[in-house]
Amino acid sequence: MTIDLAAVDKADERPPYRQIAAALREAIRRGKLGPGDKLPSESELVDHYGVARMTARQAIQDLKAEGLVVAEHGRGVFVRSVPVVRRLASERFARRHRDRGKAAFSMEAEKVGYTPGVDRLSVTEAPATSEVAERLGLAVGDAVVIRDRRYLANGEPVETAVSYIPADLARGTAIVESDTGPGGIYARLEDAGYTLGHFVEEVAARMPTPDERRALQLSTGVPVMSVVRTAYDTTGRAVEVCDTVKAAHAYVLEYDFPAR
Amino acid sequence: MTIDLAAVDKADERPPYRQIAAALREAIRRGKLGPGDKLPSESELVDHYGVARMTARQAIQDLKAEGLVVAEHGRGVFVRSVPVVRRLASERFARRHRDRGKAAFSMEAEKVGYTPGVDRLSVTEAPATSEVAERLGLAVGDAVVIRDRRYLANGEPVETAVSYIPADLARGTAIVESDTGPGGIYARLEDAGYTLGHFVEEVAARMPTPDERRALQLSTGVPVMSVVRTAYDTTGRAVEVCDTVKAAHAYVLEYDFPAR
DNA sequence: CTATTGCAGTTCCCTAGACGAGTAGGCATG
DNA sequence: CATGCCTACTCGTCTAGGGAACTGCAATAG
Repeated sequence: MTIDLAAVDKADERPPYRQIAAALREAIRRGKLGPGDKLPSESELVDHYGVARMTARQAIQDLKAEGLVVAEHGRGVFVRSVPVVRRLASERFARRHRDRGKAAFSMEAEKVGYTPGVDRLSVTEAPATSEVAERLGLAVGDAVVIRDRRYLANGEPVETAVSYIPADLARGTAIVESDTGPGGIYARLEDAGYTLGHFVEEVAARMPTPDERRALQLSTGVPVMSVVRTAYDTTGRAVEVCDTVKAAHAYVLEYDFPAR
Repeated sequence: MTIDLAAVDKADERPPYRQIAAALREAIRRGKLGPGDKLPSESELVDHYGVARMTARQAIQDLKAEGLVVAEHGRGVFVRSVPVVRRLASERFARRHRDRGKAAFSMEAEKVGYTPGVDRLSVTEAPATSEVAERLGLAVGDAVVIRDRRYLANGEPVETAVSYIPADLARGTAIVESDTGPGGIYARLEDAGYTLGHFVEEVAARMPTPDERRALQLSTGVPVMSVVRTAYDTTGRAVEVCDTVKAAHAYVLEYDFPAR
């Protein structure tokens, strides 16, 4: 064990497992354990601190719950590396202007070592649920086109996105195709005569459901950001609702808005 | 035990603790266990499923990590009730216009049963750290005024906020006082001749540090939203950085921004 | 040289207890 | 009747292990 860890302090009122967790946390914070580094194994901790296995495990459990480390079965526990995808709200739609968007995007990509991608795309049509209907200004049960997809960064899933578009807007356009063409569905909506006016995003954070944890391959203790975006055309009609769930460790959202 | 829970299924490939967790999760989802209700105690689970106590505990641990339940020492484990505070970005600064702001605010408050408040206010002056200096366009070590405060909702802490203002802007104004007067520091900055131009907010989510968990009285498994807002005047000079940490379960942030 | 097998190391999952400490409620004593 | 004690029940923490599952690597068989 290269990092030096103090012994459990009897005088310390904190329980041993917290002291051990704090020592490891401190080692990470000070950079003695960098991203990707391997923590001491359970038995090393047992030997070093003279505690039971479950006690060492509980310390590691705490760090996992904080999202600071990731356990890999049969390999060890590793400090999480934090690749952050930083996205400015306005930039996220810059791709409508194809060339400019591509340039801005790849520049951003280079900066953070981000290689984008989509897998698991599905396009279906179904009746609107009450949540979607309310946001789109439809009646419950009205037909909507649903585009469900998963985004990857560096080969790892980081976001799921489900778009809902009123079926009468989407039918007969590339919106119902797998490949929506240059500029994506927003460009197709504008082609169809719906000039986009503004977006509303609702941002929340919470722990993932088991389903979400599976879909995003999240380990214990990683929260998700839920971003529900509603797009309105210039007449104020809601033309799309996009419900995204992002792995929190992979995103910093940026919003720029005027005073007053 | 009023809710019916199936026995552990040997054929199920999932480990018992996950099966138990799933059964409880399902009972909550179906409404058999509502907010505030008490879960079966550890020993009840032990008797019912025929597992060891640590196994039952781990199932509950999972639910705690998801933020679905809260354990109270000596009383039991309870389904969490989730009060949500919804804040529109533009509304959050409406208080600059005192009357209009108050009205909008209390209307909002009535809707969600939200009673605001601040405790633990401190105002100090210190050299800028590199993070703050970069955002404010200062040199590291330049003096900044630091306003550190904690916000309450319904008597419970839900947010900590630390504002950093370049000391040369703040000195001699009410910004260095406990009570900044009507309209808060933004109004004082405008009084001093810095007309606000726009804000940039960086939103991220993560699990809290132990310090943050203490400050916000968060139980296990509740993530936080970190919102760092930088305020710029009309000349593009950064006049304030506000670093907030919000209890995730208490907030949905809303942003409205134009297309293009 | 390749492919398989075996093994050591590691984590995961679980058992079967123990003591401590906080809570709630019944009960005896004053 | 009021107070305080006592007990039952709760979760928190800890001990001391064992077996299963997975990984990486080396040795072995083809």
